[in-house]
Amino acid sequence: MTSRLEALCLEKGLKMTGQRRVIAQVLSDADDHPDVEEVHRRAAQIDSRISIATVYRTMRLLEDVEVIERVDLGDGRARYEEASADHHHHLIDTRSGRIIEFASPELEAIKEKIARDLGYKIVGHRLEIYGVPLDDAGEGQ
Amino acid sequence: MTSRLEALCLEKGLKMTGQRRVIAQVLSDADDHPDVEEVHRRAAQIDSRISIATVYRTMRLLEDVEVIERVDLGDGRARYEEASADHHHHLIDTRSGRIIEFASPELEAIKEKIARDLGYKIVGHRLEIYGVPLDDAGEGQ
DNA sequence: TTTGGAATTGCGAACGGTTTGCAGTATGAT
DNA sequence: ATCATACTGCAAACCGTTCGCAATTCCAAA
Ligand SMILES: [Mn+2]
Ligand SMILES: [Mn+2]
Ligand SMILES: [Zn+2]
Ligand SMILES: [Zn+2]
Repeated sequence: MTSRLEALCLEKGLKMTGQRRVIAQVLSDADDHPDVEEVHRRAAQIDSRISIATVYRTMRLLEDVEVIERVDLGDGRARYEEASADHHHHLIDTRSGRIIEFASPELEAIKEKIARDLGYKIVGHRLEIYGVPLDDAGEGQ
Repeated sequence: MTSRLEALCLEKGLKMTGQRRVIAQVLSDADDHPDVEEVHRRAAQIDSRISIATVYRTMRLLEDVEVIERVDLGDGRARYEEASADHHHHLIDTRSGRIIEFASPELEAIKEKIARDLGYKIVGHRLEIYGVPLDDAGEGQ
């Protein structure tokens, strides 16, 4: 069975190797934002002969052809998610590490207006919110 | 003459050494967003006996006591600016590298609402816009 | 099918920004 | 002035990521 991402890779004309198939599989199955080491860990469970260097190279390749997107969540490493049609941002729960996705047309509109007013055309942007649950916001330290 | 930042450091009760005084001077004079190496370069012009390790340590210290703020502009290194009363974000001109500061109460309000609706209290956030000048947005490649 | 050349892989070494252990030095409270 | 403590410079270690190289794999053409 060829995974969703493997199909995408074929469309893009990428040479499909065993390790790329495994990585495509892992990324198709993921519903979170794994870093390279986590992708490698999951890939190694399917085929242990896969090296971290290949994962690094493949992630970069997939990013270049826009099959996946790099996400910077502020910890030192690069995280990834499947490139999706729906643009969104992330709220990071600093207590639990949970990542909540959100989209906001109003926010995007304001961002556009800010750039336009400054005489700029947007070519990219980044936004993350870090927060703690309202419920236990007063508790602990 | 004790620099603005040196005074702040004294208020915070920091032990003031020669190298800290120089770094405080450099940061007081800066009106941009220098990285550690740039701070070191400027500091070395005042006193060449200052080591990069000390600059790293001092930047971290000043950040901890909230005399300066770390800015992540997407290039690999940490950049810094004086901690100021007025919160703002950055628009990075990807053609020239120029950094334009802006603030937007509307944007902050929307951000607050998003977090609240998700059941979160904001403890931090990050936003940068990358853009190119409208004028020459169509030119070149 | 077999083949051949180009692309990909695994390994380990190198990278760039940052931190750290240590022995020596400076600071500022007494 | 003294002295404990905090700070410094240096070099080595760190961490995520990239890269050079020789060996392997892919796949298009024969
Ligand atoms: Mn996401
Ligand atoms: Mn700024
Ligand atoms: Zn957006
Ligand atoms: Zn803000």
